[in-house]
Amino acid sequence: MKGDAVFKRTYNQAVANFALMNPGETIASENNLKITLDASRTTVRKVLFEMEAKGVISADRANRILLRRPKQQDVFPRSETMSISAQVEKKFMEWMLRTDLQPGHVINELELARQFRVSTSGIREFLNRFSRFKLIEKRPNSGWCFRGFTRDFALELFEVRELFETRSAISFATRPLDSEAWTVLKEIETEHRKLLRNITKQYHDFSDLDERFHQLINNASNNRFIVDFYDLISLIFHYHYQWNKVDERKRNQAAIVEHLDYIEALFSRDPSRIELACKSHLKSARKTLLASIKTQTPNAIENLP
Amino acid sequence: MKGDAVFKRTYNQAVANFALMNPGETIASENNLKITLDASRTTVRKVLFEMEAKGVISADRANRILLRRPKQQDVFPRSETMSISAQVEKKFMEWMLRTDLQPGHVINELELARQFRVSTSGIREFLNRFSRFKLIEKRPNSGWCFRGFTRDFALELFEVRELFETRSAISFATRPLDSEAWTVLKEIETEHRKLLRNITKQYHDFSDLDERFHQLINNASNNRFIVDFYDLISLIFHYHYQWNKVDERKRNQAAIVEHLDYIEALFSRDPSRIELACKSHLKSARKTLLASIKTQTPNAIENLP
DNA sequence: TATCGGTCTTTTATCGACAAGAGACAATGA
DNA sequence: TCATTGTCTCTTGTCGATAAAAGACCGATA
Repeated sequence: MKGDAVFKRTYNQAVANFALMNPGETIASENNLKITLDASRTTVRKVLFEMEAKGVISADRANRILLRRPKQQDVFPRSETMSISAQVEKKFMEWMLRTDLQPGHVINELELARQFRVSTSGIREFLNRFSRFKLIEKRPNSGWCFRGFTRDFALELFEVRELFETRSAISFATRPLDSEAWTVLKEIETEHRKLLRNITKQYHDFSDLDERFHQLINNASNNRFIVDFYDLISLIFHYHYQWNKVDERKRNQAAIVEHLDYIEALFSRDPSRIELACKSHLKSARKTLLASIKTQTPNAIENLP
Repeated sequence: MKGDAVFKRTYNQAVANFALMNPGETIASENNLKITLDASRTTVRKVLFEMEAKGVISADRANRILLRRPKQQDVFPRSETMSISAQVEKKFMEWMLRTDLQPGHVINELELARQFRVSTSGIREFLNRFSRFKLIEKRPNSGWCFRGFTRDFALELFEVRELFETRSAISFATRPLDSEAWTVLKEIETEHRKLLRNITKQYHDFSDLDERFHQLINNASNNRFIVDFYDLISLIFHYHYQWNKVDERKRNQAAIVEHLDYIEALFSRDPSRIELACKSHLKSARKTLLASIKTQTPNAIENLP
């Protein structure tokens, strides 16, 4: 009744690792595998027993040997390596976008549970966790209400984002010159330049780079609330980029140029210049996001029973 | 298996309402009671049937009449009117303070469930919700880790608080002069002056007033993230005030004086003056909070396995 | 025709069960 | 003595069941 996603994930990882070894080589000890596979020894053993049964490794447990390279084909499918809660998260986000959920929509736990083929508890737990993003709201003893990815939401999000990121960016610049962060920033700058050169072909790669760049800056705040807030931004952008592909190349190109200016400002370590670059970039990011939000009936929530 | 806290709470409310009526008076219709008692009709009916059985109201349902005033003694005890999740919240907070939980402590769901006499699901759900305050952290497939109410926590909390509240305060001042907020602020100012005159006796009442004042300001931001963050501050102060009573009178008196200055600044509608008053008050609030945090081993969390 | 109470269906809150997984301790061997 | 595997216990993740609560529908009636 618990799901064996951990086992399957670990098994797949072990297959990948053993596939790089040669038959005859000795397998690392359980305690060492525990570290490389990042699981408990209980799980590691389960994996090893399974491999033993399949004749991949020898049965002499005191001195395990790789008998043959495991076949890549008998790994578990990716979907089975996700815990139920991770699956629910994925399914919910997809469902939300696919059904184009309107603000005010009441979310029914039971219905979702049936649709996603999980128990209601799984849904409840997810919704509880998800509510921290303020996109849904609980009505006690009744269901959850979708507040909507509205214009207001985007504005409130960016208001906080701007407050947090200007603060983080300025604090980034106060780091000692030998801090590792500067090296990482330099790397990110290089990647930006490279991407800009190949923009016509690789513009899809930007969203990943974008996230790494902003996360680097926000982490500089050393503030758990600021860092945590970036989770929400990541989420929004992740799914937003999936559903709005209009002008993507152009938008990304413009953003890269802004980032380069922003990075230069950071290297200058001049607070007022940093603030300027940061604000100007966020302003245009906000504009982009707002443009992609459909016009929705205002106050949809207030009109509900 | 659901607990009947809603019924009991509604019943108590009905008893309180009926106690103000005279025998012979007509009882409002179910649909009207539903509104005054703030529950579903199903629950209202259950309450009415119970009252009917106890002979408090007549059995003629088409035209219910109060037969006698319900006795105040047979209401349900307060504890039974709390939902399980509310009980867990209360018990958890008390437990946390009572046991003086150290940073790095691993929280065991099962143990808490046994201690609080609820199922593990109840605990899980609470911890999940509570984790938004960043005082606990989940280790997947293992327990929860208490991060501790440390000096760092307080500093990070106040960093965000200051960002948010200065923003809110300045936006408060831009409200139109006929906005209701100004009236409420005036009332709060009056209460401050009153409290200051009776400070020796009523200094306990400050924490309530404090919360209302800051909440008023934060609500002016019209930003769900900012408003939401104040929940955390309320929580911290609520429990902090319960455990640190040293110099309470003196601290509160000083805070009132600062508040009055802050309020005056708001009425002046001068942004720079507001910012100054706000920052200066928050600075001393932070100082107070920090002073009350015991010196704890730094980086206690990092030292864990 | 709008409101009332009666009845029935659907949904939520909470529990207990149990397999998977984590971790502690014991036994063994180099 | 230390690391290794074997064994056992305790905890977590997930499910399904069930009572309480919400709410829809209906006929009556004023």
